[in-house]
Amino acid sequence: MECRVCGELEGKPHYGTVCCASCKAFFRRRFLNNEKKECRNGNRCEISASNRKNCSSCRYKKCLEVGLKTEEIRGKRKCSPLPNITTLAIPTSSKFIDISYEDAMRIADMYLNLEL
DNA sequence: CATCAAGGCCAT
DNA sequence: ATGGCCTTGATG
Ligand SMILES: [Zn+2]
Ligand SMILES: [Zn+2]
Repeated sequence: MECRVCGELEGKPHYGTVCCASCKAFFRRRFLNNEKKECRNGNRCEISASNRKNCSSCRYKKCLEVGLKTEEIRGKRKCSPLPNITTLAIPTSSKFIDISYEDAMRIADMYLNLEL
């Protein structure tokens, strides 16, 4: 699997997507200590394995675009992983299905946007 | 006990 | 600040 952020070959599952060890570390650091840097190219840098350290702003943006999830950052080693499965009760059918955490959040979002 | 993935460590 | 490798806690 290749890193979805920079294209590095040695990508593994991290924070809900596939990325390399360096992008994983970068994403975590950047989120935890809120290190910010401004892009000089109008936030339009293409990220590759060779230029990824040039613009950390665009790199972080790319991380979010390809789906690295900040909610998977625990901050401490002790914290439990998020369950990626949740049970959904289907109204009137008395049935239950298992859906992913992602889908659960989507559904919750749709629900909150309903006009009742 | 084996595997997965997050955090910690530390040389660069 | 970066990134490779190690340790750890959860899980089946
Ligand atoms: Zn990467
Ligand atoms: Zn940039």
